[in-house]
Amino acid sequence: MIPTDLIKGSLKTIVLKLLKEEGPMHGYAITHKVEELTEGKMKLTYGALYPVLHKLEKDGSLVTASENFNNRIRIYYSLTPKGHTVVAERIKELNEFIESLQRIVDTKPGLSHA
Amino acid sequence: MIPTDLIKGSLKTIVLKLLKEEGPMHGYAITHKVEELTEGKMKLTYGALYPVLHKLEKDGSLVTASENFNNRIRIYYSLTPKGHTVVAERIKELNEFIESLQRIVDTKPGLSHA
DNA sequence: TTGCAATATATAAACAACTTATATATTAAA
DNA sequence: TTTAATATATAAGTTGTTTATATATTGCAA
Repeated sequence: MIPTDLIKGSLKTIVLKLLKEEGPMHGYAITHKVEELTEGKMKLTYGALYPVLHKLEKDGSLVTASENFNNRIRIYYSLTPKGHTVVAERIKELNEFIESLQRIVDTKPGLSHA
Repeated sequence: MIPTDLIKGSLKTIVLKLLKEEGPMHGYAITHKVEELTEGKMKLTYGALYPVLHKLEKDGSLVTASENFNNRIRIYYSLTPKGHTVVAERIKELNEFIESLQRIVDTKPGLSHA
């Protein structure tokens, strides 16, 4: 299992990226999708997820649409045009981040001064 | 430039990994090594770095050795046996994290229900 | 010789973010 | 009937980071 503190900074980007590829999703589905994609290695907590969703809504990256499903309220979040712009930028940053992490992790002793 | 909030969770692992490969380093050198390895994409702030170093020292993963260089004090941090155990575990987690991020970022529309 | 950039470490106040616990409510299965 | 799964949400407490600040030396340029 990936410790939650590693996920911290990437949560926002992960949420935006999923909404981009999957279309409108509700919070519960987002956590399940992440578990599915990562084979259970990454799990989001609701205490972290909902504040992020609300924040993205507030800043205009997401809009919500409530739906009634089996007497349960589902709140679907989807990207706004602004959200599409933001997600493109964020993914670019995340790719740079992944690349940088790999360089650091792949460093082997001696090679740096070879 | 990679925004600092992405780096947050990985800072501790990055520091441990560098010390593992490079041997004893002082804080200033750590920030420069990270910049070098990532071609300036990732920059550590001292306000974040020093608290992490002190914390790792406190929990027994690092020890310090002061040295006088050109009348400037340099505090070299190096891994303890415990630190070596910790870094191995952390790198494993970081690799899982990188892999998971890539799966999420590489997801393309339609493929998930193809 | 004055001032700026680079070297080198460190702390504190303010802010942001996450964890944990908690609350609510429905449906299906055991 | 009670447990698990579905579904969203907030608040208190904790942790961690940013920003600003302090200190001090060396080397270079004006």
